Amino acid sequence: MSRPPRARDSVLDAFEQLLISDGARAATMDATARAAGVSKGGLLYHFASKDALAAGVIERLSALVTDDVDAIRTAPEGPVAFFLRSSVMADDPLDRAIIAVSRLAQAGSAAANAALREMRERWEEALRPHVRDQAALDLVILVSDGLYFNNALGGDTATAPVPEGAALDALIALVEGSVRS
Amino acid sequence: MSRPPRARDSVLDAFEQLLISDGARAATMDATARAAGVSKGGLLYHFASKDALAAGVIERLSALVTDDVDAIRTAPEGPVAFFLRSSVMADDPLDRAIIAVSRLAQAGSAAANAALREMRERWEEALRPHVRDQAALDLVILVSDGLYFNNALGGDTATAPVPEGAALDALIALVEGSVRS
DNA sequence: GTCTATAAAAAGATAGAC
DNA sequence: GTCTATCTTTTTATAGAC
Repeated sequence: MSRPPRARDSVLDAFEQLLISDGARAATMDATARAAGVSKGGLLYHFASKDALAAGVIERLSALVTDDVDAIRTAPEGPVAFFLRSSVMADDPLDRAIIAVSRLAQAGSAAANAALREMRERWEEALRPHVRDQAALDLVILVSDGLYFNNALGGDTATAPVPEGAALDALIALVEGSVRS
Repeated sequence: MSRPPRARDSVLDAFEQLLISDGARAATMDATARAAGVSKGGLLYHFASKDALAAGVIERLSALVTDDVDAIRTAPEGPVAFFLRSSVMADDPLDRAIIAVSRLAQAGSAAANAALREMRERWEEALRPHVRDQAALDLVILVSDGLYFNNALGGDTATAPVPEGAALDALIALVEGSVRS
């Protein structure tokens, strides 16, 4: 809990980056060690197995979700607008963690799957007081999921099909008009 | 083009099923051959490499999307309602193909990624005449993506976070009220 | 068209030196 | 705390019999 070594964090960063840009298949322990600038043995000192490496990014996600839920509850522009806007990849630590853990989940990790479900539940709790009914809550969460989904695919491909700028503002206004309690 | 051998199709079915239920990591050529009830050599006669196997499911997806777009355009309940309703996994061939190709995309396949983007574009073309504006189109597509995303995760996990039955009807009504042109 | 046998590479993991 | 060397298992792919 105290102060994780610098090398440990850089290994975790490298693993996360590989998951994001090349997928779970390419995020091998060998590739992670190379990307982090350590040897395989050095990596294995910090993370004794591939599961431990996955647990590392999942744990990091959990902590970031805690901060995010606080930010949602106290957002000046309102929880719904803030939530949707922050669902568009800003390349911040939370977005990166979500996409990385999504890759693990789709590669078959039960722990990653559970973490994503828990994140979803915590979002629902934070948003529920601010929407009209369950259908409105479903709508907001599904639009957010859609935004993440499209960011999670793509990787580094050319045209991003996700609305940005004025288009995103229009989408948020449309959703807010439909869900406000 | 004429009449693909029966064994070829059963190999493709097995590969798709493995992708859906266990992820790209588990969908090895060995496991696929076993699940299809053929030997590794038998599989390799039909699909000379793992890329060829992936190309097979991608090609099948393309054909199914063509049918789906026709169904969307001519749906009696209206294109938007039909589109959203069919976004909830019904375990039909199209849903299965989408989820399988999504797994490949998230595992790093560029071809799978391109196929999903093309599918999206064809959906947008079919829906655009039936919604108010671009924000409305974005909303419909993102809700659909959200529904697929949640089905694509999960696999066989306990609680499905996707609205069903009356909750789905309420969601569709809410979206239709917001997007109708 | 389908099989067995096997090669070649890559992955996860261990042991022990420094 | 980090390295090199090595082992085991898994995965992809080839060769050739039937």
